[in-house]
Amino acid sequence: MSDSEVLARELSTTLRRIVLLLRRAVAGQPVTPQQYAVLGSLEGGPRRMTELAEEHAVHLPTMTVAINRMEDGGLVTRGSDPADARVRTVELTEDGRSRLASVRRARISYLAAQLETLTPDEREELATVLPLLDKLGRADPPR
Amino acid sequence: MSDSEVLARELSTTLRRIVLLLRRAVAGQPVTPQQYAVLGSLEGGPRRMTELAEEHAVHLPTMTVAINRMEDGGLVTRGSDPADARVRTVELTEDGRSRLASVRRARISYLAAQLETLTPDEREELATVLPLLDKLGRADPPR
DNA sequence: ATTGAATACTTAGACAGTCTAACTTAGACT
DNA sequence: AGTCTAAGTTAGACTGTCTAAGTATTCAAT
Repeated sequence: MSDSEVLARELSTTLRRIVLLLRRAVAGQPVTPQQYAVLGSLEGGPRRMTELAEEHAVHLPTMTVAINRMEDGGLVTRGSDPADARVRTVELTEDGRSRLASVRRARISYLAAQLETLTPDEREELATVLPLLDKLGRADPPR
Repeated sequence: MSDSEVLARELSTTLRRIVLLLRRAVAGQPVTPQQYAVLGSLEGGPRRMTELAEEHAVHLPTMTVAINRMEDGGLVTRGSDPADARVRTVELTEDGRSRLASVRRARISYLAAQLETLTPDEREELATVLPLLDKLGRADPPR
């Protein structure tokens, strides 16, 4: 068994725990976890439906209904691409942006409280390794 | 701003990316992500409904219907606590155990492929810091 | 020993998230 | 023009989630 596999096994366990932790962090917030995730994708500017669906690993119709609901709720607006009449773009509204900010604040403060259970040294060590996790998440999906 | 908050901010971003990565890892598998998560909680033996609900940060009725469906699907069975007739326990069936194993294999092999994009040194570094993330996830929820 | 409150769980009803299948419209390519 | 492909949407089915309400059991305090 390769060292990647051994590590993957441990990583899988750890990530499971982290996912449960995050669920707690956003439980009871005024947007669902899925909405929070999509809003985050829109922070940098308008995105196409297809891009959003791929990024979140859902099929296009799923994203369509998700965006429909957020549009109804005033969190996003749809636009068009002047260069290609088939594509729809999605953009944050002011409401969407502030909603995103407030949920993010809650999430960050939850994580910060959680981080207080580590020692300063441990936090330091964690900080140095975050870019690695980032790289891992950013890598092109294999296969 | 405390160092925990600064770190929490970066951690939040990184974890967002990791969550999207994991969504890809289990997309198209024969159990839903939620079912996979619950099956994982049962690996060590029977658990009570209330425990499961708390661990997954959902309300009890949510867990009830989730378990109902998995029971219908033959993945788990319900039992009783001889010491307290109110509590129901939930246990993996053989089918449930093998289903869990197969999804886990898929997830781990996806992560392993992803880890191949790092250098051996980076993997080593990641390995040393995993226990920290584990501790973070295991800490008692603040507040 | 009885009763009243709390605990563990389930059911029901509403709505969000997800999928597949089918449709519409627009661009691309002879 | 005519066909193929790409981008989105709609519809229908099922899962995931919540709140509200109900049942059964245990516990506590007279």
